[in-house]
This record gives sequence, structure tokens and C-alpha cells, in this order.
Amino acid sequence: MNLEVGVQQAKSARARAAICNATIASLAEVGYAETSLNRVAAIADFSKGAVQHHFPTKEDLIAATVDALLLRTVQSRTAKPKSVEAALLNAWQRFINTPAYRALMEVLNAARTDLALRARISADLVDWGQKLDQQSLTSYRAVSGDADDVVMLLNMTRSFMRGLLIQEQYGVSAAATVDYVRKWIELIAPLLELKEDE
Amino acid sequence: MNLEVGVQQAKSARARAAICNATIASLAEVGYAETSLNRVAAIADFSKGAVQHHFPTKEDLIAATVDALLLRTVQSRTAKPKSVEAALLNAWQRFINTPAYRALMEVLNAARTDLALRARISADLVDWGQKLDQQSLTSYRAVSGDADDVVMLLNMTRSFMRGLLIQEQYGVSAAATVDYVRKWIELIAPLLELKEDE
DNA sequence: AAAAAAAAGCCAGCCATAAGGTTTTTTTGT
DNA sequence: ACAAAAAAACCTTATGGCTGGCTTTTTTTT
Repeated sequence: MNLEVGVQQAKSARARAAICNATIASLAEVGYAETSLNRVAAIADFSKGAVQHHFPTKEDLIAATVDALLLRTVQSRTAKPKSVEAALLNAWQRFINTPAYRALMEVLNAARTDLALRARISADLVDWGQKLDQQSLTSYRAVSGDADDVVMLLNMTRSFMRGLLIQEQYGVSAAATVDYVRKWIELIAPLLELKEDE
Repeated sequence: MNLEVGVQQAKSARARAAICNATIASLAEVGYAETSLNRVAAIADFSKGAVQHHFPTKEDLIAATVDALLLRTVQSRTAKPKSVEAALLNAWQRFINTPAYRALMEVLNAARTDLALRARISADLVDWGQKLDQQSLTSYRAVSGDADDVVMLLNMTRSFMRGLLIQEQYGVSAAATVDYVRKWIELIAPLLELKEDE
């Protein structure tokens, strides 16, 4: 229990956080392939050597950044929503349609063909998926009474929203995209109810 | 007036097609960033110089490949399906969940951050989207009677399926993915009818 | 003295260009 | 009309400029 060791560790932790944030910003802005150590270092205002001191390899950097992203998106529980409709629309606006989620998608896409990266982050992603499923179950109930329906409907919603993010680039306006979201919510909100107890 | 298309032209066309096919294969296998002229040339069994002769810049190559992909996916009209459910499931199996579509997604994702590429292919993609909407209207009718609903529902379905492709890598089995597709179809199919007239 | 940060060097791979040879097409001269 | 000449197209090989990640060395901080 050395307080001064704590000081160094704290500083190191701050540096690592700053670097991960820079990585997230870079992923969102220029994508995975163009997210180089040089660029991350420039954004975080460190030297390339500093980045490589904290994360010896690029895979280390990306893996740490993914962890930060997953943690961030799980922690962001909002106040209890008024309706299922409001909750789902909120999920789109504050959760999916956001630079951080885009950064995550960049890594997910890269991991499709980069097997080493995929092996590295796969366990965390599975954990994350399970946490999301848990959250679904504590927030919603299916009118059918089947708990599996809750998980399935919310996963479908997330899938749909991920797909919207891709299409968004060409020929479809942001307004039309929100229309799509609303239409989907219209369809599935009647199948779900909010849990009130807590 | 030469009835026979020039020998060279035919050869050239064949070479270009082979190179584009190699590009599609590479995109599907290793993704956009790793799809280099070297790799494409190796797959197509040409020299790198040959590839660059036909497509002076990488952007040219990708743009031509996208054209080939879009053409391919529009042409592939199948026999008239028996039900809305069968048609949508077919769309997933023969259209979306396929190497060619994955190749297209790679380019779309890259185009999000590569503005030059996006400007290059944007018009073609918009055209393509309109063609797909047209096809939707000739094949389906909405029970609501509103033609816009047809277009919207099918675009939503494609969005959902795109989203599935991304998630597919981690924690979700192929069988579970098909379950999701079926569940989605259960929700959407009652809102659509097949057009029989032709 | 040890950890953190910066700097310098290395190798591999990328895209692009250029030079050379072969084959096809077009133009020219008679 | 038709062979010779010129031009163009196709493909290969070689080269260059540049940037990527990684390693090693030097400087700074604590």
C-alpha cells in the first residue's frame, strides 16, 4: 500500500484512457484501416512511442479500446423511460446512432477477417451480449409471457438498427432513417411491456 | 463495320470480368483494407501491371467491382415464390447471406470514411436502391394499400438482414441467426401480399 | 534506479509510374 | 484493293515514394 505508487498508476491509467478515447475518435472518424498509431498518438497528443509503451501492439490497443467501449455502453443506463416506445427510440438516439457505436462497428467489421483480433475480443463480446440480454430482461416483459421473446425482440431491434447505420450513407436521409426506426417500434412495442418493479 | 467484336475487346472484357471477380472474392475473404492490387492480381492470375492497365487506380477497380456486384444482384430474379414468407427467406439465403453481398458491405463500410470513393460510387448506389424499390413494388402489395409501406417494409427487412451479417461473428450461431430471420418474417409477412398478375 | 516518454531506425507492403515486348487495329502509300 | 507502316492496346517486369507497425536506443520524469 504505497500511496505514491498509486499516483503513478493513476497517471498511467489516465494516459491509457486518453489514448483509448483518441482511438475511439479515430475509429469513428477515419475507420479501422486508417487508425494508425501515428494518428492515435497525434489525437491524444502523445508521441508514438508513448502509445506503444502502454499498448505494445496494435491489437493490444484495439482490444483495450473495445473494452472501454463495451464498458461505456453498458454503464449508460438512463432514467426509467415512460413507455416502451420512448425507451426504444432512446436506444437508437443515445446508444446506436453515435460515434462510439460506429467505432465499435469498425472493429467488429475488421474482426470478421482478422482472426487474431477476433479471437482476442470474442470473449468480451459474448459477455457483453449476455449483459445486454440481462438488461433486457430486467427492463422489459413480453406480453406473450415468454422471456425468450424479450431477448429476441430486443436483439432483432439492435440488428435492425445496426443495419440502418450502414445504409445511412447513400440515398437515405437521416429523417427517413428515423421514420424507419419509428415504424419498427410501432410494430414491436405492442409485444413488450415495461417492468415497473424496483 | 465489323460484325465480330474485336478480338482484343473480347479479351479485354474477359480480363476485366476476371479481375472484378477476383476483387469480389478478395473483399469477401480478407476485407477491403487487405484487398491489394497484389492480392487481386494473384487471385485472378494476372500480373499486377495487368490489373493496373485495366484499372489505373484502385478506386477505379473498386468502382468497377461495385458496378459488377450491383448488376449481379439486380439481375438475379428468381422464379415466382409461393408465399411472402418463402420470398423473404429466399432473399436472405440467396441474396444477403452470400459472399458477394459481404463484398459489397466491405466497400460500403469503407466508403463511409473514404469520401472520394463514396462520391465515386454514390450515384450507382442510389440508382440501385431505386431499382430495388421498383422490384419491391412489382412483386408485393401492402395490406394497408399504401405503396410506400411496401418499400418501407422491404427496406427495413434488408436493413435487419444487414445487421444480422455483422452480429453473426460472435456468440450467435448460424442456426440462431436463421431463427431471427424467421421471427422477423413472422412479424412482417402479415403486412404484405404477393402480386399475382403478370 | 526504475518507469515513462520520445526519438530514431528497420523492414514490409502499399499504390503508382515507367520502360520494354508482343499482339491487334488502324492508317497510309501505291 | 492490299501490303507496309504506324498507332494503339495489352501485358510483364522493374522501380520509386511513402506509410504502416514494430524494435531498439536515448532522453526525461519521478
